[in-house]
Amino acid sequence: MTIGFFCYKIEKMPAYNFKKIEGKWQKIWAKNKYKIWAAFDFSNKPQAKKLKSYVLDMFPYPSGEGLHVGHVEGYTASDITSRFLRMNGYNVLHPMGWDAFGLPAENYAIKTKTHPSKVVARNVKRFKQQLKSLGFSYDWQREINTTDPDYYKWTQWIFIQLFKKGLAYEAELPVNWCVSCKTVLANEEVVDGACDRCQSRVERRNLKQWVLKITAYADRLLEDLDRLDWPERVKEMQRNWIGRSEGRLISFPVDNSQYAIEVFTTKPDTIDGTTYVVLAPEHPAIPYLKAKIKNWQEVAGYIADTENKSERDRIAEAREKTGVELKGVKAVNPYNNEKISVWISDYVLIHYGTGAIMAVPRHDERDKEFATKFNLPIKDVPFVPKEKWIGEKKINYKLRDWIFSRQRYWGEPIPIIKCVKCGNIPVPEEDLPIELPKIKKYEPTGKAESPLAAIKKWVNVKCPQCKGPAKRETNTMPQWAGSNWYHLAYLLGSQKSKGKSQNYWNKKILDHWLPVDIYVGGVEHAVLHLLYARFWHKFLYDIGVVSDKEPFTKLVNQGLILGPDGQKMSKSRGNVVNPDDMVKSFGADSLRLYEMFMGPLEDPKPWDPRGIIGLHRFLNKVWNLIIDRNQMKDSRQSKIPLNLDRLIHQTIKKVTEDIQNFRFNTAISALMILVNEMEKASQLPIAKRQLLIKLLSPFAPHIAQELWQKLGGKNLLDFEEWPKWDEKMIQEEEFDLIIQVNGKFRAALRVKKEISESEAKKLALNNETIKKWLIGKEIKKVIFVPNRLINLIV
RNA sequence: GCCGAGGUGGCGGAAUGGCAGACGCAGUGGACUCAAAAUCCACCGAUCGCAAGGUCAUGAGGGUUCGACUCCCUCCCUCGGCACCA
Repeated sequence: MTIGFFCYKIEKMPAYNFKKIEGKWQKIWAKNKYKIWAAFDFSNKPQAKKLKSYVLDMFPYPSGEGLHVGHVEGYTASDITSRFLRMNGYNVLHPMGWDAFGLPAENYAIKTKTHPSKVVARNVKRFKQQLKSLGFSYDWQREINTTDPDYYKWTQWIFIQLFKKGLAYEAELPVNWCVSCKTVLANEEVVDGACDRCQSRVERRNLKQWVLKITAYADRLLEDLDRLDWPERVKEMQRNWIGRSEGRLISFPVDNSQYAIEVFTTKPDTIDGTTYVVLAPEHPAIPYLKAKIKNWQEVAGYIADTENKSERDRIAEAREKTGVELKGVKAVNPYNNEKISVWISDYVLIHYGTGAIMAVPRHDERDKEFATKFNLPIKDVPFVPKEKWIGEKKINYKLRDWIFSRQRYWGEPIPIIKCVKCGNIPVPEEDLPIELPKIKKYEPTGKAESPLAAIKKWVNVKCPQCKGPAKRETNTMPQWAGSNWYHLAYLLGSQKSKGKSQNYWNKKILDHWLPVDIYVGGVEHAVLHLLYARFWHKFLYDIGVVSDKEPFTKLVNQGLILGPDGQKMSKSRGNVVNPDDMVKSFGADSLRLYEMFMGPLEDPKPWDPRGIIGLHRFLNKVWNLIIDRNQMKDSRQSKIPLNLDRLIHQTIKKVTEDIQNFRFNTAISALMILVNEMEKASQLPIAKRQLLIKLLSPFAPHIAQELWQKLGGKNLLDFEEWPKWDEKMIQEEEFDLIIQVNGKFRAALRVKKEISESEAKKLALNNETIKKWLIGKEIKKVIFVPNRLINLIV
């Protein structure tokens, strides 16, 4: 019974078959390895001589969960931009790849006893299929994968250059150790004293580590932020993270001793108010002064307590000040020769400044708190004038060097050979890449080495220098290593990456494409990836690989898509929206359109389960409007459409400018208005239908392409020209003159443009509504804004 | 505490000195249908009024202006970041 019924339904109002259409065009686009979206490198082909635009997405970590609606948001925005630029005659580079080293794949491998490379391959396949199902116009010929030995060969090569310049060094340091991941973490990976990835406890351990000297670039990383077209909050986060402050180093001699305690202060003018000195418990002066300290037991106890506290514990204890006086030790204030007491306290941090402070309770809240608790003097003395300031000028940074070793399996091996005689020797370039050996046990050892240490055959090598017995470094690089330079890899990947570096780093190609013109991604990378990548890029600039000081000219952050409950999407909350389900129910075009229509791109916004229906309806409307006008007319004849030609030109302008400014929500709304007006028109010439299709095509490429073909279009829309508007056509001959009395809207009149003040006034005074408002009143003043309003003040 | 972004209908949001609420969702009434779905038409901030129309309304209070969601000051709240950084 239902079948015949169903057929009738279809015949009467054919809904557009998105499943069939999307599959059809995805197949056509895939021809010749997605040749239609290939970017042209430097060549004699005319395509390569066009203006270039490098539109980059933050490449995904191919997790087991598959693509998230948040990915779809950013990737749709960059896809619209890329398609728009192609239609505007640009040679567009829009690539995609996989950031595939790291813990999730390894943890999964441990659990299921599958090699991480297999897990990665499977996830990549799924991600790729999902991205293709959304119609993103990537240049798939340039696909990269950070776990590919041909790729990480060059990650290792860059590390060796850093080592050769003294910017990669080994040091024993107190480091953040995640007890669950069993590895060292970078400072940037520790959030609120816990592991950013697994929220487990982070301990402090002293371990020998590879460290990258990012601090050598602190000033340049800070200064060059000013030239970037990035969201202000991201720049501000980087500025805070770098944390530059100018001050002075001042020495406080220890009374009756050769030793002096050096402090860093940003307020040298307060030195006269210094009433005591505080050292961090880890300060190197303490063992040196041990003989003088009368209460050593107490001091040693406090130091031990501090050592046992994790970062999180120290934060959890809030600001309750603790500390111990070093009895028997006095420091001399070099400004006024006063003898003052010396304390240790964990409110002074060993890794900032000199690990010691001059305490000025009169001008510093923390010092005041401490002084109040321990009954120390709070002197009230005048500021020292600038000409009397003492100490050496010094600039300090919060930024610390980047701890670069991880004690885990699934990462790039650090290409260093440790020789007892020669020390750390870099692997010779011709031996790169140092491939990760396949092993059976990936479990972290819990020690300062990775599981690779157990593979004797791999570890034991000859020293490249003295040919004596030596061992490989067994630590691997952190997740961020591969993503530090992937924006270059897309340019070079088509070159054969085997072979010598001078053949790989093709300057002509790098110079042609760099810098990245538009970079789209989440704000969560503000101080991790985006800082690290800038650091490496600047280093590559210094050694002559690239010609630009900054990698990413413009950065756009897409806002977080929240669950329908307004909360962050998470499996445990059960509020996750799966893009695959949306594609299945409404099609890729509807999903793309909805995510762009939800609100401003950069804003966080909740998912409305009904919202996507509206956009699906809109596409159906477009379909029916263009395919079959006759079925749409009848009941609407009475409506008088606006001047369609004018609206078309206005819409071209609006959509063009909105795409350029990443305001996709209002662009789509303008398209809806146009479609609503076109529906009212009694006829719609092919040319106008084609124009609508073109404007829609970057947003909803599948339906646009199908309709284009149905109207006889032979080309792919990618090779069509973006419509231009005519400024003259936009101008209206008439406008609504607003008539106000005392600044309040009272009436509006349709009048000719360029109407004069006196004419306008006459019209206003003759208006019946206005007359009522003027009864018994005298006009004191008239304000006339040409082509807009007239305001009568009574 | 400091820094940044915000606060507009039932909801997402538009408007950046000139008719507040575009566009969409939800809702109400109607057409079509045996019926439902789909589609189409009309309405859709609050309030007074039979109506014409009026009044109020963009977190709160003040100010500038002929005119303020928009600019300035004070305060409140929300979100994000940083946080014992000397």
